[in-house]
Amino acid sequence: MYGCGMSLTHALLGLLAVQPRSGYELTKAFETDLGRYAWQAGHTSIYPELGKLAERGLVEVTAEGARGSKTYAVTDAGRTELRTWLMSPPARQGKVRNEQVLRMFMLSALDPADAVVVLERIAESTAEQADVLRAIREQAGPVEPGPEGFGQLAAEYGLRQFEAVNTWAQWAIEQLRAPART
Amino acid sequence: MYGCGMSLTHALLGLLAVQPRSGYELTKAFETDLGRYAWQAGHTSIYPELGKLAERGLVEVTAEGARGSKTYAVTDAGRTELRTWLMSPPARQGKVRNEQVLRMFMLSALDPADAVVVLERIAESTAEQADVLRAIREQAGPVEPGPEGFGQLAAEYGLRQFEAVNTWAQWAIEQLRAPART
DNA sequence: ACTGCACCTGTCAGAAATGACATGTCAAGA
DNA sequence: TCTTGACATGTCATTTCTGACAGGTGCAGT
Repeated sequence: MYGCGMSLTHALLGLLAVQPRSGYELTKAFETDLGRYAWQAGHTSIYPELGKLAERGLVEVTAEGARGSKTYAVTDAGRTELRTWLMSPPARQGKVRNEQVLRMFMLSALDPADAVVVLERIAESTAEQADVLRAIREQAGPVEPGPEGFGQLAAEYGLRQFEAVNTWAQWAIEQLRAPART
Repeated sequence: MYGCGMSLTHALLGLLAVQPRSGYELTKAFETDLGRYAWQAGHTSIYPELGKLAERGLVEVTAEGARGSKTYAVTDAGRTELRTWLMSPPARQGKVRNEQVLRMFMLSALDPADAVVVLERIAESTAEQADVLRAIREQAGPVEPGPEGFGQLAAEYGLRQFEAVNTWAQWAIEQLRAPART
């Protein structure tokens, strides 16, 4: 029986399903949007996992390039496994771990004045990050079919996320500043 | 030198700062909102961590109740540590791991028809969850000062999160259904 | 009296993740 | 030529997390 921490497995399968890549390129992918919003992993997890995936026949090395690089591609079995995972019932709640969100939940341990300071910082930071994503969206234009279009879906997801947190933080600041009830 | 996985430490400190609790009650807290959106942990992590926290003098046992239960409270040192963490610079990006979001990012590995099915399921599920939180908000009334008010902040955060994902999913479905460009 | 169940605390082996370390290549610029 | 730095892959010890196991308590219903 295989372990249950299947998420890295499927993240790798998903990235390779879009396009064959080397371990190094996969590592880079985890350092951008994917690692930022969805799932983080370092090369020390990725290389061994690629090995296991290859053993299980879910991926294979399709090319060996310069500097010892190996390009992996997903096999039919891998594609099936990935589709099964994605299409399968929402199941029990997935694993969630987000330090930023944890900080927001822990705000209740501060007195309101301190909490407002933290919320202001959150509002400022999310506004900036939303601006960055909006700029990217303008450059990219309308959503295209194909892999790039899907990348835009993820970017839009991030943007809406930042906007939501931003307006929430502003709302929360107002609540904390409101005079106590009569 | 202490380890670096300090998030559970601070989650515990934060919960105890609001109100002294037993390990069992802390475990329950991780099974609701906190564990759902911010940080999950089981009792097998919590009990040993409470022991370490007590050793470091950040929490202490203030009462022992029925059935061997021990009520922990945060000490002054613990409160200082928590405040330092919350007020400290955003630092490098925190740890992020969210299986649901990973699924959304991996949508690009499906063909558009399958992706739409998954997105529809996401839209439906987030709409339901948002409804639940909206109902809770109606019952609770306006935000009160004090710990309960902070709980409402967290609930509002969850609600806005679900709403954002819901509208994003609907938008994404439209994008995928739109006829290819001329 | 008994039975079930929520309450309450823990340990431990195995799996997974992290950080430090180790190694080597290729290209561009000084 | 030499040096810097991105490219590229890997190991390993330590730490952390999870799931399975384990044991005891108080109460309510039958």
